Amino acid sequence: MTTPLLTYYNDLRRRYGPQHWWPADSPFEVMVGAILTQNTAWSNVEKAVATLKAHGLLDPGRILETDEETLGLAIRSAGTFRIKAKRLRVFVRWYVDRGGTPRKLRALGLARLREELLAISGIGPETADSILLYGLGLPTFVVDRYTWRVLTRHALIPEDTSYDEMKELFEGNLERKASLFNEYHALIVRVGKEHCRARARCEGCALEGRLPGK
DNA sequence: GACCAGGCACATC
DNA sequence: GATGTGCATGGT
Repeated sequence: MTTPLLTYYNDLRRRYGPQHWWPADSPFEVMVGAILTQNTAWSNVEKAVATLKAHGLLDPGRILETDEETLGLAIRSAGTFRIKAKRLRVFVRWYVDRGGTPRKLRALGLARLREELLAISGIGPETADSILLYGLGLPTFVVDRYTWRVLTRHALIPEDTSYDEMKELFEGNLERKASLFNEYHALIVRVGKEHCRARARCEGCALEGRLPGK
C-alpha cells in the first residue's frame, strides 16, 4: 500500500539518495552526539566528539570518572557546555546502570526505554528518539525543527501541531521499520536545510505539488 | 553584529 | 497550559 507520506519519502530518496545517518563510529558515540547536538550546529558537535576521542573520553566509564568541569572543557565547542557536561554524566549513569551495552538496553524494549529516557533530566523527546532510532536501531520516528518546518511551510499541518502528533503522523502511516525511519528523518533534515528555510510559504520550491495531501 | 543551529528545563503568568 | 528565558559556541 502506498500512502502520500511514502510517496514523499520515495521522492526525497530519489532526489537526494541515501543520507548515511547517524555519522558515528559506535552506538555510544551516537548517543553522546544526540545530547551534544541539542540546539547546536552539527559541525560544532563534530569538534567536541573529536576532542572527547582525543582524550579517550568517549567511553562510559571514563565519562563517569571525569568531573563536569573537565568534561565541559572537552565539549566546549558544542555550546551550552556546562549544561551538556551535566546531562552527559546523568545519561551515562543511566546507560551503565541499564547494562552498559546496546544489546542489554535493547532487551528492555522500546516503550520502556523511551519512558526511562524521557524521565532523565536533559533528555527530551527528540534526544530520546534519536538515541533509540540511531543509537539502538529501534523503530521510533524522530521529529525535529525541520519536520515541523517542512510540513508547515507546505501547509500540511497546522502550526500548533505537537511533537507527538507529528511522530504519530509518520508512525501511523508508514511501515514501522527502523531503516525507513532512519532515512526519512535524515532526508527531512536535508530538504529542510535546502528548502523551506524562509518564514514564508515555500512557494516555487521544487517539491511543491509533490507533497502528501496536495 | 544579528541570527541560527539535528532542545531542554525552569520560571512565570 | 502556554509563553518566555537561559544556556553558549561557531558559522553565515
